[in-house]
Amino acid sequence: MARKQGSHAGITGPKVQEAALRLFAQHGFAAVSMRQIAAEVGVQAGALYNYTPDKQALLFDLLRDHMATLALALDQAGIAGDPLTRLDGFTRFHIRFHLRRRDAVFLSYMELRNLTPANFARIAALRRAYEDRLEAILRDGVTTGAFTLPDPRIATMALIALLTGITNWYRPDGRLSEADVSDTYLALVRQTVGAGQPAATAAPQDVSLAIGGLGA
Amino acid sequence: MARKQGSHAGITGPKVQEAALRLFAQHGFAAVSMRQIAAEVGVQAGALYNYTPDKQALLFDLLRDHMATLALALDQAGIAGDPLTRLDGFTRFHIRFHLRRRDAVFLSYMELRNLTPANFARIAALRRAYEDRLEAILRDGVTTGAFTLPDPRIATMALIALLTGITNWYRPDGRLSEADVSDTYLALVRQTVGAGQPAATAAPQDVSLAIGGLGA
DNA sequence: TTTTCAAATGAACGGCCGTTCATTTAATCA
DNA sequence: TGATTAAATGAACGGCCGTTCATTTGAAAA
Repeated sequence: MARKQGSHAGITGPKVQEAALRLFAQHGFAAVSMRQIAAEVGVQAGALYNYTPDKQALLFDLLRDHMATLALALDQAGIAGDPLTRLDGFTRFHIRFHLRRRDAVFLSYMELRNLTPANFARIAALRRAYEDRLEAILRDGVTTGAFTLPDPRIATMALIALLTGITNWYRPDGRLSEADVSDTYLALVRQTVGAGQPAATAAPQDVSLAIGGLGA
Repeated sequence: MARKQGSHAGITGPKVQEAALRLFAQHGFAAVSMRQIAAEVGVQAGALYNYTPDKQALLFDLLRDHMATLALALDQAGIAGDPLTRLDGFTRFHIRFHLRRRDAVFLSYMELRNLTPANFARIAALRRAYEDRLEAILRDGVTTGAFTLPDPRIATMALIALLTGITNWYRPDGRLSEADVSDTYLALVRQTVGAGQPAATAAPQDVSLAIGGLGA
C-alpha cells in the first residue's frame, strides 16, 4: 500500500516535525525511535526518510526553526521607545512566545548536547544573537540612568533564565492566567534592573507602593 | 577473571555512581548504555548489577542523593538573622553548591521525565521542600517590609531559575571567578526582591551608589 | 593450608535500533 | 485512456540494548 488518499508531501512533512517535537520533548531525543515517530504520524518508519536525511537532522531542523521563529517574532513585536518601555516589551514578548512553545523551549535547552559540534555552534550563535537584543536594551538603560546594573551581560543571562524558568512551573490550568504571570514578572524584572523609580533625580516617597502598582 | 586486587565493594560502588552521573549528564540517560558505564568503571556490564537493581534505579539514586545532599548542606549553612541577611546567605549558598555540582544539577532538570511516576513524585517533593526554604525567607521579608514582592511564591520560582541559570553559562576558566559571579548576583537578587534600600522609612539619596557597593 | 564467598567474568537471551531499498500504490499529467 | 512519478510499504541489514546467570577468580577467614 502507498499514498492512500491525496498528495501527502505537504501534509506528512509537517506532521513528522510535530510528532518529533512532541516526542523528543516528552521522552528525550535518544529515547525516541524513528518507529515511534512514524507510528504517531500514521506511517511506516521508512517513509520518514522522504522528509529528513536522518534522525540528527530532524532534531537540528527543529531547533533551528525554533530559533529562527523566535528571532523573526521579536523583529515583528514592534519593540521601541525608551529603555524601560523596550524592556517591558521584551519581557511580555519573551513570556508570551515561550509559554506557547514549551516543547520547543524544553528541547532547545535539553538536547543541545545531542547535536554534532557544527550544528551546536549554529544554534548557539542564534541564541547568542537573541540574548544580545536584550543586552542592548539593558546597556541603553544603564547609559541613560534608567537602570542600575553591575554587569549588563550577566544581567542579561540572569533575566533570560528568570523568564524562561516560567516554563518549568507554569500550568495553563493553574491559579494564574498568562496575563497574571506576565504582569507579575514585569514588576519583578523592573525591580531586578533597578528601574523601580523614574531616576535618581526624583526621590521616591514610598517605593513599595510605586512598585506594587506596576502590574498593568 | 574476578576481583583482580583487593576488596572492591566499597570502591566499585561509588565509581559506578560517578561514572553514571558524568555520562548521563553529558549524553542523556537514554543515550548512555550500561556497557558504556561499565567501560568507564573498568568492568564488564554484568558487574554493575552488584550495585544497582537496574538502570532506572541508578538514575533515581543519583537524583535523590543530589536532593538529599542539597537539603543537608542548606541546613549546615547556618543561615539566620533578618530576612535580608538570610536572603544573602541563601543566594551565596545556592550559587556555591550548584556551581560545584553542575552534572547533578543538569541531570536533575533534564532527566526527571525518565523517572517512573512514583520516583518523580519523590524527587519533586524534595525539590519543593527546598524551594519552600527560600519562600519562607521572602515571606518574612515582605512581612517586615524589608522586601517588596507582588507574589512571594512566584518570586521564589523566579529567583531559583535566575540563580540556577548560572550553571548554563558559567565557565570556571572564563573572565569571572565564582566570587565575582556570587557578588554580582547578590546585588541582582537584592534588587529583584526590592531590597535596594533599608526601608520606606529612610529615603535613599542615591540608589545606584548604594546598590553598586553591595558586592562584598 | 584449606575453606569460604564476595566480586567479576563473559556468553547468551530476546528485542529494538537507524537506515536502506526493491516494490507497490494511487494521484497527476499528457 | 495510458504513462509518469510522488509517496509509502515492508522486509531486511548489522548492530547495540538491558538484563541474567553459570562459572571463575582470588582475597579473607578458619
